[in-house]
Amino acid sequence: MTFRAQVYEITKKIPRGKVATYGQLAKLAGKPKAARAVGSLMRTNPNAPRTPCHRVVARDGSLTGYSGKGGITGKKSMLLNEGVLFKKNKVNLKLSHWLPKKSFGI
DNA sequence: GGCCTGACTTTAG
DNA sequence: GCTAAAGCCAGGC
Repeated sequence: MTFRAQVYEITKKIPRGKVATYGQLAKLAGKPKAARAVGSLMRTNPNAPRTPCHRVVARDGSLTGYSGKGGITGKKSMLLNEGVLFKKNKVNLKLSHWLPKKSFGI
């Protein structure tokens, strides 16, 4: 299992109405400091429809990137549609932050 | 295999 | 609260 596959698998496990951070995914994938790489993987994700990359936000809840349709705006709209709460222009992590399982069978 | 880039994160000013 | 700089990692050329 490559780091990339790990990130995609974990991202697909993010429940509807919740969000995770790049650093969080990196940590779960085994590379606590690979948040930047995670962002790159999302940007070049070969399986966009299968990977809910719109549920991945920055550490403070800011919506960054998103190469999909609608850009940041579309990303925000999808999150709102899934029940993710927002605080101004950022995600309310206090209420919508995903609490991951202990292990993914790595 | 080496260099450049970037959807990150943290610390300092 | 905002801007700048440094550290880290994988992908693409």
